[in-house]
Amino acid sequence: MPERTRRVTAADVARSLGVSRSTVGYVLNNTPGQTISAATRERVLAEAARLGYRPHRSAQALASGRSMIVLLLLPDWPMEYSLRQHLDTATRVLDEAGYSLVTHTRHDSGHARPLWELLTPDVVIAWTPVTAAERASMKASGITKILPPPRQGRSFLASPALTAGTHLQIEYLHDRGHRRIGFAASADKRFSPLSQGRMTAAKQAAQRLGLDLLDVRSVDHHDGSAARAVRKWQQEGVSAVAAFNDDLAAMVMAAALRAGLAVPADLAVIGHDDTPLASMLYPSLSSVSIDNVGLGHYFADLALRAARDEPPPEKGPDLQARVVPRESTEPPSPSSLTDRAPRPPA
Amino acid sequence: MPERTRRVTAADVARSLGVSRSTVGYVLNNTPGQTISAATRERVLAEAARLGYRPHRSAQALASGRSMIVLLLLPDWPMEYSLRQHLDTATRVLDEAGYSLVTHTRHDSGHARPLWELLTPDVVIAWTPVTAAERASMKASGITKILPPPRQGRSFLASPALTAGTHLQIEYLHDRGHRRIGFAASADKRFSPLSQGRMTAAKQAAQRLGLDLLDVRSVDHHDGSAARAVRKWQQEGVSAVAAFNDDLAAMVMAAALRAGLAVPADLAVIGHDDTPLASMLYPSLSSVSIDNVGLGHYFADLALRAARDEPPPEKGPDLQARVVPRESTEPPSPSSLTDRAPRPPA
DNA sequence: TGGTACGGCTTGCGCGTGCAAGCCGTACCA
DNA sequence: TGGTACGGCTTGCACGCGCAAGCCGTACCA
Repeated sequence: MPERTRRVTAADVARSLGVSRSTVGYVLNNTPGQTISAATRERVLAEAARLGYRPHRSAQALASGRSMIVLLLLPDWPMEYSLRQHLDTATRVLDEAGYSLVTHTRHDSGHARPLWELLTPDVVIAWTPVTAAERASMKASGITKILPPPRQGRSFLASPALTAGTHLQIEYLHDRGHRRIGFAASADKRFSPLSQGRMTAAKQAAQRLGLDLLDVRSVDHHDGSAARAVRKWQQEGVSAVAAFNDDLAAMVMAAALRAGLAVPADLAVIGHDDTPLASMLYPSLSSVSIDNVGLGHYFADLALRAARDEPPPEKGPDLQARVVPRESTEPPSPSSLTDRAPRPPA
Repeated sequence: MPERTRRVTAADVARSLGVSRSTVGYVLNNTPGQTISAATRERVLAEAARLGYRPHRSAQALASGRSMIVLLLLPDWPMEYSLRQHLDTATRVLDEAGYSLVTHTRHDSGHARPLWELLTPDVVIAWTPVTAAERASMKASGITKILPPPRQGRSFLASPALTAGTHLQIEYLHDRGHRRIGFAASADKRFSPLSQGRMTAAKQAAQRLGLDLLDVRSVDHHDGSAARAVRKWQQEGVSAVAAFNDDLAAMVMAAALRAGLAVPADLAVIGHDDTPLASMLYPSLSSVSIDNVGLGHYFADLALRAARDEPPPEKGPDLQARVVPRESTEPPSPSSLTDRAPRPPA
């Protein structure tokens, strides 16, 4: 193996300039309380740039005790679209504050070496609840800032911001004249915390509007659950279905079409998250667009406050959600081709 | 701020046992060439476990010069499903070898501090081509193992393994009697390397089978490109369309249905990647399932060889791909309801 | 002119670990 | 009985950096 080119260290910069290594450090870190002449500062910065100096993060982390890493533990679910949207924002915000966001998807098999041991992040944010064992492991690795805190709210999934959209779904369907509304929950266990939360929100919304009891059915794409759910809904006079997310909405819609129902004439369907999928379907899928940018800012803020030992924000994020109406809930307009949609046999 | 509980170090274990710190290190690392008595070994292991000792990775990385981290740079595209499938495998394989796989999605805005500076990974694997500037930045951070190598193949996206499925698409459609076949390429710039590769593969496959020239059209879901493409295909007598991926296939199918065509009777459609979406649609979408486990093993192998300074494997991965036929290409069977699909107005 | 304040730097320690080198006692051999 | 080999450990340095403490010269004031 060829002698790999040693990386440039602060000592190299110092030596090349004839100053001490500390001076270099003070300049590059802009250390408060240290006075460095403008001339020296200039020379150090120029020489560091010229040599291509990059601080060694492991050494920094070791010496300072802070890694400037925020570790985000993601659930093992395919909520990719919405997640990525707000992760982009959160990454950017944290980056501007000098922190790096590293995401990690936990898979059931379980890491031999959990990533938090490896990275020694300053803050861990967990989307899904952290088990006691995991929490202990983090503590042993010196991680004290773990969000959400143990007691106060089991997970972010219970956050009102993530269920606000569900209220909108129900209200929207109600506004459009639907009185018997079904809800398609997820049969996927990985979704259950969030799915449960949204289902509860849907029930509350229905109650508030004086609607008939929501007919909740679990839908999965492995078995015929969507077909069964549609049949049930049809029997019970349900005219519109709100789904946990766009994927489930797509399954419901496909099952309805396959059963010979017209969408939205016989069954209106609305999804959640406004993923790209929604506009790819025929009929195109109405959905609820959530404020991913706001959510990203919220998470970044949460992490930064924790990192700086500041108290967490009093209240959850104040997010805007809105209904994006499309063909799956709108009645056919003259210019639309919805009237050519499949019809049940007489 | 309360005095945060100091983490347990190897020195703590050594002190508690009355042995030297090196002994602890030798035992825990199983250092070859060092002989430690079974009794001492036992005591060290027991005490380390009792105290909950976790090695400080930053210190290890600093001292050893190896971080045991493999950084995977992902493209900024929504190829989530297939990616996640093989990332799970790659993560597991690397983990068993003692390496941790950290994934990072590059976004255009560009990190202020690139993650490779932060993590000092031993190996960087880039799905998308690495720019010269990025390569320089990595070198400056002491990263010498960057995959793929600069010259030899611009990126993995050109790998035959990633285009094999496209050949299957065309062959399958040919087998089903289609002679004029269209190809739906991605208009999304982020996809272009892969999309180009698959398009080329489709052309080759068509040529090999003696088919009429493939009619390639770019499809996007922001404009009416799918509708236009379908109209063109219809005019040119195209009876089947192979798509770059399942998303594009869904858009094509939706546009066809919206135009009053029957799928597959008037236009057959086949996607690529066999994402969950395929089975959510109506008609359900035929697709090509690729060997994500094999791909994961391949990438893990690639990374491990690089980490160990071994030569890269001679040839690319040998992956199995297969067509998953569904309603969008299969003629309606008696038991199916496809005959109720929308028809063009006389 | 002597003392003080302070700007501008240097010296030096510590972070927790890997690893080379050395040290000591015992067993073995000549 | 003296020398050697070696198992089983310890000592000590290095990794690159942050940061506390100290040092030196100049400017300022009494």
